[in-house]
Amino acid sequence: MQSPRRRTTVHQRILAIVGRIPRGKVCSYGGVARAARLPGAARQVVWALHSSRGLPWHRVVGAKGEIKLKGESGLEQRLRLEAEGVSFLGSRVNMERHEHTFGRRPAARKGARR
DNA sequence: GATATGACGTCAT
DNA sequence: CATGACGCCATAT
Repeated sequence: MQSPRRRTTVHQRILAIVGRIPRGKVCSYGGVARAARLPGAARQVVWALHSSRGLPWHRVVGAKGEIKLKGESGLEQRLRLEAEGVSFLGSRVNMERHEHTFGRRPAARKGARR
């Protein structure tokens, strides 16, 4: 290893984080990335999910609660979330209600009123 | 080391 | 609000 600092791969860290998303909650790719201490590395979350399994991958959505998967996979994700009690606003997850922030402050959104 | 890939994020128009 | 362009970062080849 050229960088002994990285005792664990980013994958493993991301996977561990995704695995901590509580049932009935969701998190954005960027949110997971931040929780993994890799701000801006939302794409690595995607990468990690690709090579992972057995994780609540369906709890990871776009920053606005939008399901980014296309085709039947996206449909399945939505069904799984609804089965967990996640509410939707149109075609998006109600982030105000279900976004998991890992203890961090959720991004203040306009219109966000308790 | 360079190039390609990936279920993104954010800003500008 | 929809679309396009660019940025972002780690992994695969």
